[in-house]
Amino acid sequence: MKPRDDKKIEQIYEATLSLVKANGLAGVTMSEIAKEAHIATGTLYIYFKNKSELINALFTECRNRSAKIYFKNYDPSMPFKKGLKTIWLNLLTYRIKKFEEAIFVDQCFHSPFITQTTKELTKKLFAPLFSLIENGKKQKLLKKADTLLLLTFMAGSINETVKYAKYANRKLSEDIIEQMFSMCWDGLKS
Amino acid sequence: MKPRDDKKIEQIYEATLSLVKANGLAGVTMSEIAKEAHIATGTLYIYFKNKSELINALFTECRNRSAKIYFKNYDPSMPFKKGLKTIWLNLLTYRIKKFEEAIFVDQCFHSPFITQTTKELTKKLFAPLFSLIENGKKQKLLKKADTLLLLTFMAGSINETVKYAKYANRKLSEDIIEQMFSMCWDGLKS
DNA sequence: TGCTTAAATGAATAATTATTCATTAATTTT
DNA sequence: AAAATTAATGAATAATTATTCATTTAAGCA
Repeated sequence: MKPRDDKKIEQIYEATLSLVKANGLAGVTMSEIAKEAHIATGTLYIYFKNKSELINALFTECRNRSAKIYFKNYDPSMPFKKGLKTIWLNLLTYRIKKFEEAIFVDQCFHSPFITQTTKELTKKLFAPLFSLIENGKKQKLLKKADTLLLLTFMAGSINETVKYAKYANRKLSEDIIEQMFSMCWDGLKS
Repeated sequence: MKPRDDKKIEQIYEATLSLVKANGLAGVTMSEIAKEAHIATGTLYIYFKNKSELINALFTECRNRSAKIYFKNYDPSMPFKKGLKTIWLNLLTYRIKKFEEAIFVDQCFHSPFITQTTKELTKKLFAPLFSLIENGKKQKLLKKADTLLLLTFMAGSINETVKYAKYANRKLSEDIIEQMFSMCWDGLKS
């Protein structure tokens, strides 16, 4: 028997991300995905039962990938601020390097494709971020605000800044990244 | 002759916003919009040439509405921090009260419907925000960073926080709003 | 009141897009 | 090397959705 080409799924994912970035989830069709991935339309249906499953699978994949990256180089024994900066940088780097993934995930949250279960399942992945913030509060280094409020403050400024940089086609230099972290830290610290 | 019912356009807009919030731009159809607006499908085409024009018109309308709101109660002679807070509050209030509009506009930026011209045109509306920030920098009250960087920092944290509040179905109390502004101000100030 | 004009309707049609399936190609197994 | 099995193809079909249009309805005007 003929084995499946294990590069195909990745090709399909790449193609979908690229098309969603260009035209949005609203504009993406199965035949376009196939063409972009250099495979036949029918082949898509060997790997995914239908469009909805393809989108859900890619969504889950993106969430898993990002969660993995967020804690790279992080060691809980680090001094708190250094740890926070490590993770903050990981968040930023992810949004820059995997911009297409980030856009795709954002769009999925308001789409008819992603099921509630898929959303719930991927939420858990980000639990370690909570502990980090809780920890900072315990050490009285962060403001005494709701953890999710502190987290969204941090994530929001990163996300929006990366979007701006991408749309305006500007590179975020070392300098700018330092300024961004200062703003974030000054905002969070007690 | 029979005159146009001038409530219809607003009905169509409302219906579209509501459906986009529920299913995303990817999931919205002309017949659904018509049904939600309590009119016949054909009637949509009396008011808008086609789907793309409807989406573009609503996008422009949303952008205009939001720009108008941002400077409510603002007077350039106010002390800087008070002026900033006024506008900051307006931004926040808009995102909360007109959440559907905000989501719609976000989705439009990655959709095949909105033309580049439409995007460019609506950009100008936000020029007054720039002057505000520039002003703060001149008075040495804000960090010496790029104006757009300061702006996206401010907008990003607002946007993400409102999204979180909406999804988690939480109300943003006076207290929390104060905390949010503190975070923003501490992040921006020199 | 009847005539004129344009709005409103929604079923019919056109266009687009998802999905299937008969066929071919590529492996593995015997 | 032939048989068996599954991947891959892409044209054909099914399903969905945008758009049109013949008809009806409602308002203004003579």
